[in-house]
Amino acid sequence: MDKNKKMVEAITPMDEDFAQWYTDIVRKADLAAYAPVRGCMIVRPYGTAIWENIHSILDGMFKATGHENVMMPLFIPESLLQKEKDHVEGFAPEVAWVTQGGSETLTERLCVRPTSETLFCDHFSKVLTSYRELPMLYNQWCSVVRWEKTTRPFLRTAEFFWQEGHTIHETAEEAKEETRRMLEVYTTFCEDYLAIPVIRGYKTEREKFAGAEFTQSIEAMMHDGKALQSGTSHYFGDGFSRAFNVQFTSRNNTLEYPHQTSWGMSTRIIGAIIMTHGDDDGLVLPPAIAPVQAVIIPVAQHKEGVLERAFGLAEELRSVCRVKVDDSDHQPGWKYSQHEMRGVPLRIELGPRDIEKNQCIVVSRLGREKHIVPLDELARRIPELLDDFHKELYNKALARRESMTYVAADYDALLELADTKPGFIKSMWCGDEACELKVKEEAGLTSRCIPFEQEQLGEHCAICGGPAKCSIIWGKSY
RNA sequence: CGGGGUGUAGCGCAGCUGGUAGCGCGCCUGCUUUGGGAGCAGGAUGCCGCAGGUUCGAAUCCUGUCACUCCGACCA
Repeated sequence: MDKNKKMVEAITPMDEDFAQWYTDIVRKADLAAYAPVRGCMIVRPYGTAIWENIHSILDGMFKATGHENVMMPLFIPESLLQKEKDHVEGFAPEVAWVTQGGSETLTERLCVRPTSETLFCDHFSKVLTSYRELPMLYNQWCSVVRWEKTTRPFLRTAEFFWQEGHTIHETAEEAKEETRRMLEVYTTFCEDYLAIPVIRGYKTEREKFAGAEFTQSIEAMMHDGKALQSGTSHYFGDGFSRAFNVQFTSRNNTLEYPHQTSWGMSTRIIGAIIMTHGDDDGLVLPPAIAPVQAVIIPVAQHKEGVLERAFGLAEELRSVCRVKVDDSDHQPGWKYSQHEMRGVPLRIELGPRDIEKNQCIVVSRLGREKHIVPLDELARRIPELLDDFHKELYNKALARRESMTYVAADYDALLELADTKPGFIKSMWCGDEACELKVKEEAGLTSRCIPFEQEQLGEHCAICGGPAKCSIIWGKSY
């Protein structure tokens, strides 16, 4: 914009190179740094503060739905991992192994958990005896390791942080309800806290979790039209229970296998926040998880009384928002840019002229217009402004998703859209995996989900022309 | 795992027809500044990704290796 901006390295514009734009933000907003270990990331204080907010909101929602936190070990003995066939096959290619302890070679190698189903099952088999103990509703916050070949901060790393919920239930019905309940928790979290609209649905057989009977997911659309699976909830039936011999005595005094679920959301969601709300000036954070919701920028802070008034104001606002005074030794303009880069929703400018008039200037990260607000109204206005901010973010993201979602009536249309329009493509589908594979190979798209909210888009499968079974959403994914 | 690109100061880069390292920003000190990325003066910072080789001498040439990155295949 102005010539001074050239003097500082700018963020690569989104339209020019989306991947570069993304990594620029991760680095320039101080979210993460590269670790000395291949594919691993260091989550820096600002990124960690965002994750802590996510953690605390989600954890509250889990507890409100009756779940308890536990802490399982980092290692899984190979024999335990082997017990469920589909599960091993799904994860074997990307597990890290420990073969040595101290100077001694282990008699059985240990896998660094890629997910903890097997550990939970083994534990359930030891503690479960009666239907009276059901359901067991557990969750853990931890990191897991998947030896990925290519990685990107937050989106895909060899080690990532997440929560994994694992529950067992007396009946299949109850377990299925739990699967759906937790998907709803994720949906509420994404939409009401992160301002990210999501589509709920079932994964196809091809795309479901290794070992699951079915997988439900929420899918969000990023700025570039690609999909990001933002949370998953799996129903296992009694497959794992049988493999791990988890049993309980039922109401009828018979020995039964419980029905099981698992569900997870990871630090990848931070990538979703960046790619859903960010712009060419940097990060834009939804207020609910922003470490700083309003930053006070003192103007002419060297002058008598300015800083004192700024800190006093921060104290007054502490009960209505997360607020911080930036009294660093920079000029105001530098601070404006800096906090825009870091996605702080509201900026409050306070200078000698404002103090004289008992007012301040409030600027939103979204609009940038300067609004004069009397100081005694500020505590009332800020929650309203943050609320509006959230709504505006959500509406923008939803409008973008809708404008980038297309319907393909037949295969030619699907190929044409896949080739020319980034985004989601809706079509009818016969349910045959052959058609799904064909779309993948020829159009370069994978099925994102079979949405819960089914649409009647025609009578025939858009790929083979056979009788349609359901509507499905195709797209490129992260 | 295939195809491309890049590793030189905290960041972005130059130097690569071999002679022992430079620029901009940032950082430190001082003064002046402060309502959209301040100015002047002074200062610090490098195993030139790593390991071999060629050479009197390697950031530069050769070989290998590691990491990062982009595009595909796989996954949260």
